[in-house]
Amino acid sequence: MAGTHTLAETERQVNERLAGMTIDFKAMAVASNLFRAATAVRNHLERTVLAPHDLSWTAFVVLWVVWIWEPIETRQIAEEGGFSKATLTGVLSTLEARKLAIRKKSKDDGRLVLVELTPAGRRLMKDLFPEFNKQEAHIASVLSNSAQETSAEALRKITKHLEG
Amino acid sequence: MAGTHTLAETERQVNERLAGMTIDFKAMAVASNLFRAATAVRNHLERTVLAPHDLSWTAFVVLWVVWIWEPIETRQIAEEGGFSKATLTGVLSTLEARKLAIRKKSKDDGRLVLVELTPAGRRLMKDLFPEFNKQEAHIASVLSNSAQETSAEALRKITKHLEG
DNA sequence: CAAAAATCGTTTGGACACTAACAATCTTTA
DNA sequence: TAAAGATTGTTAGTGTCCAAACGATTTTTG
Repeated sequence: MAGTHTLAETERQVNERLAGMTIDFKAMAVASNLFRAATAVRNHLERTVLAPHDLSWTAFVVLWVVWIWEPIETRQIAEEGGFSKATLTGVLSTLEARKLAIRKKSKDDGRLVLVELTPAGRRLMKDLFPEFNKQEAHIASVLSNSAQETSAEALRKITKHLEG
Repeated sequence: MAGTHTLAETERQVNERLAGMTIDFKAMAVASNLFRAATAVRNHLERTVLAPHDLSWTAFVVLWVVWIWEPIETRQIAEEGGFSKATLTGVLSTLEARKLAIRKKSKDDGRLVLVELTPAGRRLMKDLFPEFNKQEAHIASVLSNSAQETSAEALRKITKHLEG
C-alpha cells in the first residue's frame, strides 16, 4: 500500500464513511504501516540483493535455513521458513538443479529427506548473507539503536500473540 | 517464518557459520520480526474476517480503497493498494461479477476507467470494515497505547526511507 | 494540423505458493 | 505380529500476482 494520500486525509475520509461508528485509528495505523513496511523491505532486499543472483525470496530463505541448520529435514525447513511442504518441494528441486543444495534419504526413517548445501551453495551463502545483512542494517539505520530493539520486541509480541 | 528455534539459538548457529565476520544482529531481528509479524497478522485477518465473506486480501484492499475514495481511477487504486494494474484488472472483474463494484468510462478522458461500489458493495463494507478494525484493535492490544504509536511511527520511517 | 510520444486499462504468459489427494514408510494397537 | 492409523515428501489442480506487449486514446511536438 504505497498510497498517495496522507494518513490524515484517509482518516477524515474514513470518518465520513463511518459517521457514528467508533474506529480504532491507532490500531489501523499499526496494521497499515506494518504491511507497507514489510512490502517495502522485501522489495528492497529482492531488488538489491537477491535479483542479481537470480534468487527468489523463498529460495533465499531455504538456502539460509539449510545453511544454518544442515543437515536438516525438509519438514523443518518448511516450518522454519513459514511456507508449505509443497512449496518447498518445488524450490528444493530448483536449488538442486542449480547444484546449490542436495537431498539425501535418511537412514533411520525412509520417509524423511535430509537437505544439505553443496560446497557451491555454502560459498554463495558466505558471500550473500553479509550482503543481505548489510542491507538489513541500512534499512534499520533510520531507527536509533534502542528504537530497533523496541520495534523488534513489539513485532515479536504481536506474532507471539497471534501464533499462541 | 514461524520457526521452531529461538532467536538466541539461531544467533549462536549463525555465528558459527560466519566466524570472524561482523553481523548486525539487531537489524536482522528487526527485519525477521517484521516479516513474521506481517505474515501472522495478514493470515489472522484473512482467516477471521475475510474468508467468511469469501474475499481475498487484494479484493478487500480494492473494496476498501474504492469505498473511501469513490469514484476513483483504476491507476489510483493500484497505487494506493500497492499492487500492479494487471492484478487490479482481474480482481476488479471478479468484484464486478459479484456486483460489489462497477466500472464507468470517464467522459473527460477515454482512456480512463472510474470505479465505484454498488449499493451492495457499500453495505458490505459498512459491515466488514468495523469487523476488520475490531481485529486490528485486538492485534494491537498487546502493545500499550504509546507503544502502538511508537511502532507505527518506526514502521512509517522505514517505509519512507525506502520509497524516498 | 498531422505525426510522434506518452499514458491508459487489458491481455498474455509465466512464476510462485497453497490445499487436497496420494504412495511410501513407520508406529501403534489389539 | 498383522492390521489400522499416522506421518513423510511429492504430485495435481487452483488461485494469485507480476512484467511485458498490445490496442485505444490523449498530449506534445515540429
